[in-house]
Amino acid sequence: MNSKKKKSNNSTEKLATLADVAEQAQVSTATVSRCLNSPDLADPNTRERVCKAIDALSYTPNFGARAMAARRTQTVGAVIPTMENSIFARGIQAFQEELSNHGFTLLVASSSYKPVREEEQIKNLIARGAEGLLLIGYDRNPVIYEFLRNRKIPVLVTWAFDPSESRPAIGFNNVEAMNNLTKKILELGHRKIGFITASLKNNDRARNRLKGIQEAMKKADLPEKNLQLVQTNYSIENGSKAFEKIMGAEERPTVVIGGNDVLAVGALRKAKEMGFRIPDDLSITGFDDIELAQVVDPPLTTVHVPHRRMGTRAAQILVSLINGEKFEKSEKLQTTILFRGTLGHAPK
Amino acid sequence: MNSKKKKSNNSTEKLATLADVAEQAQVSTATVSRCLNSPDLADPNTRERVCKAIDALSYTPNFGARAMAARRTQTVGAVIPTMENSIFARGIQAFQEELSNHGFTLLVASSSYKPVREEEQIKNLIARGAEGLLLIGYDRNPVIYEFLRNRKIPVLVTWAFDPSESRPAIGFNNVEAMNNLTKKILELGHRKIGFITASLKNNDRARNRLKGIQEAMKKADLPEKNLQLVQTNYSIENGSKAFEKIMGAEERPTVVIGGNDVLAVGALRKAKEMGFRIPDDLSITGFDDIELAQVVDPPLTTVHVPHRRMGTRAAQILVSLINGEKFEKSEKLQTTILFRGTLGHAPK
DNA sequence: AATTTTGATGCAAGCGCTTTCATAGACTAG
DNA sequence: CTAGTCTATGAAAGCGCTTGCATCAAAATT
Repeated sequence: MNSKKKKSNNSTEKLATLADVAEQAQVSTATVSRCLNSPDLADPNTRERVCKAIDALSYTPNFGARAMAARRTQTVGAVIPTMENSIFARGIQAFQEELSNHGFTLLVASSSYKPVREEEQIKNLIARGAEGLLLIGYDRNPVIYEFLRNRKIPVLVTWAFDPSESRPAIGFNNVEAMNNLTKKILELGHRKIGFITASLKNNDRARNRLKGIQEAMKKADLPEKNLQLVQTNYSIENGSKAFEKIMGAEERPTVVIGGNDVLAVGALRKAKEMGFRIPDDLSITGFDDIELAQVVDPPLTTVHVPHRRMGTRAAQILVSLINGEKFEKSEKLQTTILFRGTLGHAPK
Repeated sequence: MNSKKKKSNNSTEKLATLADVAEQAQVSTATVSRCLNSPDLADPNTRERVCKAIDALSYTPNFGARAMAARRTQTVGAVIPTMENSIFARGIQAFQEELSNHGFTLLVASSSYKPVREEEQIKNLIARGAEGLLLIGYDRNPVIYEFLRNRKIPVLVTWAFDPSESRPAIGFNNVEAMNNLTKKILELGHRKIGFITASLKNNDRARNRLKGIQEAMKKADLPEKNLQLVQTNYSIENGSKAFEKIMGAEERPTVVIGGNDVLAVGALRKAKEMGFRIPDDLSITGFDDIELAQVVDPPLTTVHVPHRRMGTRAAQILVSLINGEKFEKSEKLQTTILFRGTLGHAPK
C-alpha cells in the first residue's frame, strides 16, 4: 500500500522490474532474484509471495541486465548460409535440441552466403552475448578468426572436416565424399561429367567437392576438359538454368553432378522438361540427402550426410568448449552414397 | 603507457569494454559512445583515435548494456511453428529483409507446433528485448495475449486473416482460400474427398481450411461422411502415412486435399508407390506453393500464397506499430489457385 | 544457559553502456 | 572588448539485474 515513490504499478507506467516485484512482495531485490535463480535458497512462503507478485505484474526478467550482472548468457550462436532451403534445417534443429538439454539457448542468423554479412552476424551474435559459435565450413577472413580468438569465444566449424586444418571441427570430408561418388560414376562408364556447384569463392566445401571429382577423374586418366563446371547460387531455379547451360555446350556430359540436392533437383526438372529419360539418357546425382531428394521422380541418387548426428555432437562439443574443457580432436562423420533412381550406366 | 590500474589489455584478461577503449584513446566513455552512435557529434580527429582504439582492442559493444542504457533494442521477434520445412522460410526471409531496411534486427524462434513451447519462446524474445512480435495464426492462450498487452508489446498476427478477429493481422483468409479450391474440385466431379491436415487443436489456420472445405461441400449438398479426415504433423513421411490410411478405408475418395504442400507431396509419393496414376485415377492438391510443389511429378496443383509480400508488409506494419503509430486495419492478401498436374476430373 | 551452526534475508557494489547537464574553449557579433 | 553562440568534451547518474558479505533469528549443540 505505502509505496515510496512509485505511482501505480499498472496503467500507463513502464514495465515491471525486479524492484517492483520486490516491493509488491515486501522483500528485497536480492530475495526475488534468488527465488528466480536458486529457489531452494528461499523460504517456501516467501517464494510463493514472490511468484504471486511476479505474475501479478507480468514480470519477465530483462535478459540484458541479467547477462550483465551474472556475466553469463547461456547462449550460443550459429551463422548458417541460408534458411531458405532445408539444407541446414535438420542439422541445426538437432543442434538446438541438444543445446537445450544442456541449458543453452540458440541464436541463429543467416549470411546469405555473403562473407560480409557473415561477419556482421558474428559480431551481432557476440554482442548479444553468445558464449560460443557454430560456423559452417572453414573458409573465412583470418581477421574474424583472430577477432574471435581475442574475445576468447570458442568456435566450432561444421559441415566440413578437413584433416589439414587444426581448428576444432565436426563434419564430413567433402573431398572424400565426392571422390567416392565420382568413382562409382566412373565405374558405370561415364567419361564426361557436368558439375553444378555453388560459387567456389569463399566456400571450401564446394571447392573440396570439386577436388574430389577432379582427383577421381585424374586417377582414371580423364583429361580436365571432360569436366564441365557451372557455378551458381543454391536454388532449384538456378539448378535448372545451369543444367540448360551445360547441355547447351557442344560436348554433352552423360552425367550431371549437383553440388547439392537443391541444384540437382533443379537439373532433374529441366532434364525432364527437355525430354531426357533419367537415368537412361542421362544420370544426375545430388549431395546432402534432404527430404526433397526422395520425392522427385525418379528419386535422386545422392550422398547422405548424417545431419542430425552432426548437429547433436556439435552441441556437445561446443558446450564442453564453453565450459573450458580442453578440445580433444576434430571429428569426422561418415557419408554414404544412396543409390536411388537417377544414376545409371553411361548411354552408348 | 601509464594506465591507472589495468593490467595488460591483451593476454588473459577480460574483454574490452567501452572504458578500455576510452582509456586507450584518451577520452571519456561518453565520447566513445558518441563516436559509435552519432559520429557527427564528435571531432573527426577524436573519432579516428577512437576507431583505432576500438579495433586495437577488438571491441564490440555489449548489446545488453546498450539496450539497458538506451532503453531500445531495435529488435523484433518472430515465433514460427517450424524451421524444418520451408513453409515459413520465404515469408520470414522477406520479413527480415524489410526489417533490416528499417534498422531492425530479427530474432526467430520456433515452437515445434507446441503451445507451451511457443509461450516460452515469446517470453524469451521479450526478455531479450523484442520490441514487437510476429506470430503465426490467431490461436493461442488468451493469457499470453494479456501478458503481451500488459507489457505493451505490439503483436502482429500473420499467415491468417480472419474478418471476425479484431487483432492486427496480415494474411490470407484460410476459409475462403480452401473454399475456392474445393469448389473447383467439386466442379470437376469429385464427390468424395480426403483431407490430410495438421492437428486442428490450437491451429485456427487448419480449422479454417477445413471449414472452407465443409462449406463448399454443404453448398453442393454433399453429406459430411463424404469427407474423410486425417490429422497428422507436417512432414512428407506423415503425409504418406495419412494417405495410406485414407486409402485403406472402404470408401475411397477420388481426391485428396493436403493441408499444405508438404503433406500433399507425401501423399503424392505414396500414391505413386501404390500404383495410382495421378491425376487420372486420383487427384491430389496442396496449399502454400513452396518450391517443392514444382519439382514433384506431376507438379502439384496448389494454392499460391504471396509469402514474400506478406513478409514485407508485415515488417512495415510491425515497425509502424512499434513507433507508436495507430493501427489502421488488418490486411487481407489474395491467394490464387495454381493448376498444375495433380488435379483432374473425377474418374468414372 | 551459553555457544555455535544454520538458514533466510537485506545491503550495496558493480556489470557496460547512454545521456543529461555542465563546462571550457573558439568564434561571431555588436 | 564584452556578450552571446557554437562545438567538443567530460562527470556522473542510472538502466535492471546478481552476488559477496553482513546480519539476525531460530535451531542445534555443548
